[in-house]
Amino acid sequence: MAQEPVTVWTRAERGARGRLPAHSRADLTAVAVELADRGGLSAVSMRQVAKELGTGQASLYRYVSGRDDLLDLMTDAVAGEIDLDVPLHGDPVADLVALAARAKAVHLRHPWLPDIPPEPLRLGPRGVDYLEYALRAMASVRLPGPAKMEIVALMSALVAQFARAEIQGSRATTDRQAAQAAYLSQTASQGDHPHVAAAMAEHPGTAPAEDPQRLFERTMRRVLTGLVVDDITAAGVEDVETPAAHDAQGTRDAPEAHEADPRDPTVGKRPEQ
Amino acid sequence: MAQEPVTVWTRAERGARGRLPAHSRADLTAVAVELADRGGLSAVSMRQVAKELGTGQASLYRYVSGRDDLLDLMTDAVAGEIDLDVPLHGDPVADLVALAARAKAVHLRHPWLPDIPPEPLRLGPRGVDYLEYALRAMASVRLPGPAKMEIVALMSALVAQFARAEIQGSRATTDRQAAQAAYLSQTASQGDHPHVAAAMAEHPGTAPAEDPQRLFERTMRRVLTGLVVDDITAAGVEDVETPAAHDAQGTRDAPEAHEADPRDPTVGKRPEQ
DNA sequence: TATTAATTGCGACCGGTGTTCGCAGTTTAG
DNA sequence: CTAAACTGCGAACACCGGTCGCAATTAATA
Repeated sequence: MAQEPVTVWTRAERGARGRLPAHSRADLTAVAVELADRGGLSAVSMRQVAKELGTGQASLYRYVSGRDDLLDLMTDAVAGEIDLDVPLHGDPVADLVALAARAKAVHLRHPWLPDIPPEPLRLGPRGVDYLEYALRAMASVRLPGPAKMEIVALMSALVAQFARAEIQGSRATTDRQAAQAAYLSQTASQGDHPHVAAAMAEHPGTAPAEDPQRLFERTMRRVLTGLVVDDITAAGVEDVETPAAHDAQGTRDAPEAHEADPRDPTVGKRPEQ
Repeated sequence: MAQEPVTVWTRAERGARGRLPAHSRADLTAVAVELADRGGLSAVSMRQVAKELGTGQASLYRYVSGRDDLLDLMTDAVAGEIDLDVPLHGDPVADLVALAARAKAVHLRHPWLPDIPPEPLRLGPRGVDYLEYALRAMASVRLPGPAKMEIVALMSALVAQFARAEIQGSRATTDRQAAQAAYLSQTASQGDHPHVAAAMAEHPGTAPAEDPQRLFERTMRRVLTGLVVDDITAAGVEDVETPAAHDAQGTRDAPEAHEADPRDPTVGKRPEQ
């Protein structure tokens, strides 16, 4: 009995027979995003949305199969805020970094984004557009499709990570946060964790705080540069030997060789979240 | 008015006066982890834990200030499952990659880990041990402490990402998942997203599936190599091989400083064996 | 030893959540 | 004009996390 579609994206917004709806999915979405922006994701409850919309909560289920659908809609809506009309420069890394920067801006505007339960594959129309753009940026890269997908996923994960750090840095510290930090420093001062103690002591009182934007772009560029290089050209040798344990800086880049076996397992991506 | 500590870690497990407790935090934690392993994080409710423990749900609040505490305990317990007795090899990148691999194993064993609400700084005793180990691995790296912390955080994020992808690949696809994939392929076939279509078409039916472990380690090594190289040396000795299309412009900067964001290094378990 | 204070176990409850059901009212198709 | 399809929604269900107050128990104190 041809059960109806599972995702919002394939389910028709409304039937053609009955009385015309008083609202639309876009309305729900707008209200939900607004609520989330104001009071966090937990403020987005069916009752609240209904109240804000001036309707009964049961009515919402005429537009949406459940709260999950609402989250899908919200996610895709904010994904649509990323400007995809920026022309590509031609350098995959640079283009992706720029894209990531714009994505991060959206994260900063909607801090609840990382709080959305990480369903595998939450991809609406705008999300697909985003994915298309990212893949287009990598058009010149010689990598199997799934590998590119995975790069996009990793990129998104990093964007979320950076956004979180930035938000946390700007927002006032909560009690819990302070308590956690206190516990950490106390533990460090116990003597059993010299490296942690050193790393924390190294932090001068006032934070010189390099421009977050620069830091972000630099890190992003490095990571992406490491990922985007295709395997054929990056052929090298496995590192075998062991350098001295405390050489000045023991980090040498040892590009590892690996058969350029294309295709990889399933790709868990969630480009925009 | 000296209100009692905010985190579980500084709050005493029990008073010294009253009747002796029937259970312990370790009991709660074990039960909670078990429940989560079996039915996901949503299965960990106060009532369920209480029932599983054969006690009233209100009793739990004698051991724990709320559900958040329970999540803290679970996270740290699982972090304690990672083996930190593995001797360091001396090469920061290699050591971190190995650590990440062990962390990923724990993620695979406890798929609910990424579902835990991303509080800033969820770090218990075992988490601190983990952090210490990671910093020790980077002892020879000349980077400011906060930068190293950030590297650890990024590493954890990537581990989570990879673990998620791997889990999704192995686990049976849910209805929602299938529907999502169907929507994606349908959208791609519409013609408006040629790159998405190409990337998907490239994926042959049966997946040769490169060994996930190798893929993980390779990617991890690349990313970490890009991050761990300190700026001083990186300015002079650019990447030996920068083949693909991208200007290998050296990102040189002054010593950087930035607020740290050590996120949870949630990982690792080895119950038996 | 007797007293007192601290602590535990927990039934009952509160306000909140997502979701379902059934029905009255409305619109369109045939 | 009838009938089918659809919308709005009050009421209810089954959960959830968390609090309160009290009896029972234990340990420190006098």
